[in-house]
Amino acid sequence: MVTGQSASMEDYLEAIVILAEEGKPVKVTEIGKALGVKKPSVTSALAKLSEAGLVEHERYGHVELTAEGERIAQDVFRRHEALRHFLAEILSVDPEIAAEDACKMEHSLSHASLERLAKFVEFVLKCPREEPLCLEGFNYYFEHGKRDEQLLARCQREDSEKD
Amino acid sequence: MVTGQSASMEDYLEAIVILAEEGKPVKVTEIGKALGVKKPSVTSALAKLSEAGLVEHERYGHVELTAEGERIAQDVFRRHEALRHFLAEILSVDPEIAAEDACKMEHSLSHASLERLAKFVEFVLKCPREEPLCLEGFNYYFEHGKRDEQLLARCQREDSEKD
DNA sequence: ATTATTTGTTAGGCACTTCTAACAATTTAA
DNA sequence: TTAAATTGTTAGAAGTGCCTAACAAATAAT
Repeated sequence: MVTGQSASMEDYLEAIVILAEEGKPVKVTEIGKALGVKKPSVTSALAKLSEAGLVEHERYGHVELTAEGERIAQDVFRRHEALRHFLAEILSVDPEIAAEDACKMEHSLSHASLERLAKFVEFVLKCPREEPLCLEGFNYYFEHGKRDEQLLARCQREDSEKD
Repeated sequence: MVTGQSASMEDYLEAIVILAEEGKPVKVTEIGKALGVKKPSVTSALAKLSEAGLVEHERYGHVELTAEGERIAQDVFRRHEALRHFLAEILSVDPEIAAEDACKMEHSLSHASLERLAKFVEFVLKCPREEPLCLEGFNYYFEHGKRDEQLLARCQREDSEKD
């Protein structure tokens, strides 16, 4: 994994940071619920993360990320969001499926790819048109299996105007 | 995993289909080399895949995909290629890194996302310009952190021309 | 054809992550 | 404040997938 942690441990860190940000109590039961695992799994994961210096956790006590744990958690979350946005907003994948896919793929995205992807999403969505040109064309292409002739014509007209 | 097989088993199936397509002998040692695992790992994986009806493999003998195994292997390979092309050709991620990332993410891409992604790559790369407009703009954006003003002006001019 | 090399298998072990069952601590309510 | 409910932990087992070491089969070379 990119962060030096296993996919599983990255998931725990991410769940913790999300709960914290949502203002929900960061407790064993909540973490388990968030990840769909039972309590003993959480306890043992916390022991491991604690061992690795990524969370503070004393028996029956509070769960808190260390600075390093926070760093990794945010990193994972950033991957997750970049992928989710790309899938949901650019590819128009169903939001739930996009979130699920992102959740699994987030562990394997290298730093280099993440940077590029994040910028790409930003770029496409910040397009000054109401519906970005690229996406407009893509959606037509996906629906009809071919390009929008009118849009193509516009492109070509523009190209021929070039200097 | 999307195919009902674990990520690891998907990797074995993919390696087998790639070796076969490259005309290389599909042998335990080769599979191991392709995946960076030792021979006993391959033997036990083959036993499992054989059990699942995805490969034909008799002791000391040939390795061959069944129809179902082939189907899954091709499916995995398609995910791999879609991701790799997207990363390498659209995001301009270094080809080696793109291949590595694709190799890990390929196991988590849902059917819906794959279809969309494949079409997207096709769409962007089939753009009629030498360098597709979107990518041209994106590369500028990545380099300079802002949009290419000239290109933007062209877009806006075009928009105001609209009907 | 017999030996040497390569290739494949078996056996056994380890790390990881999850689970269930049983128990302990804490918190809430009567 | 004591009983009940909730929350967390420990112990122990199971599945997966990898490894090394030792051995067996197949192939190549003398």
